[in-house]
Amino acid sequence: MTTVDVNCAQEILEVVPIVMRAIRNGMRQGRSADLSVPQFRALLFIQRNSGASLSEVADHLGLTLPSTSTLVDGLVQRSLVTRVPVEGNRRRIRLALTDTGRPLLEQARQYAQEVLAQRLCNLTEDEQQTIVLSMELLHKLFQPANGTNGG
Amino acid sequence: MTTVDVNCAQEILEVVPIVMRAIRNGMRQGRSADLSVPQFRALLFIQRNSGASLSEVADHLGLTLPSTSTLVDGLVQRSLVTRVPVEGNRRRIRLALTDTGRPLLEQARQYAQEVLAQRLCNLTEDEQQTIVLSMELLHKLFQPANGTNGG
DNA sequence: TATTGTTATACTCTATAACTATA
DNA sequence: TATAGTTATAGAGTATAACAATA
Repeated sequence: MTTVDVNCAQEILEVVPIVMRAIRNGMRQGRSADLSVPQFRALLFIQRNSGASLSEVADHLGLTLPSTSTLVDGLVQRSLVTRVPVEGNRRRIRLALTDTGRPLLEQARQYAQEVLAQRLCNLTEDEQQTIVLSMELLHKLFQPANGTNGG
Repeated sequence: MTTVDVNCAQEILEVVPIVMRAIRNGMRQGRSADLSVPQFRALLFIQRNSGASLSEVADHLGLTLPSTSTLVDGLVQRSLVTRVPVEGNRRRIRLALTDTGRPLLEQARQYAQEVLAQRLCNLTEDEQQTIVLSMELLHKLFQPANGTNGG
């Protein structure tokens, strides 16, 4: 653990919450979509992994099963997601986006991207590349099921 | 708004919540300190700006006044912060860390930094420098009172 | 009246513990 | 008994609306 680590850690601790808040605020104001960040991430995962189980979603989000169950329940009640038991193994469920959920997610994602891109366009391409590279590094380091994570 | 912006925005949208969760989990397990991220950030701001008003804290956190009031109230009840009306302008309050709050904050910060640094030590110095630079860029772009923020 | 802060209310996030149902 | 998921309960985060107090 060098002084570089510590400096880098300090920066992350300072900046990541600020960016996170901007994302959250943008998402809440995403006209008509109005998703929380965990809801958004859950929908995104279900879109990419149609038929996913609750446990898989929980793993991806880094949340406990009960938390995820409640979260998904909200999405089901808003008719954005279907939750059906698997034939042959009725303990498992299969999650999928509805025809309401799909376009709503797409809209939320576009809006969130715009909000971020509006800030990012003040940077040069090189600077943006630096950020992209950083995000890739951080992704590898922090993605769930990579190191200590499961609550 | 170029394709670079959008790509960069996508990366941020994907990765920042993951890093945020790692920070949150680390902080919750920060033995004895047990602070939420907003609590931590509030304490940090009050430490650096002793005597700050509630509005100043709210601005810094990017929260509404009621949210901040509730947040600070929790810190006061835990005896981490003092909240005294200003002589001569009794609408304003002055916030400061207590002798309990100061060391607790220091401990929480050290712990959080260690948790992050443990991951970061898997990177080269160059990679860490890339992250530091990115964080500085993002800080400028997203810090409150810099663009659309006030919830 | 405008400003600073608090209280009331309501929802989401998130956890642990206890439970149900299925394998 | 072990596994997948739900329900019960609880505290924090957060907002808007309504309020209180002071300038």
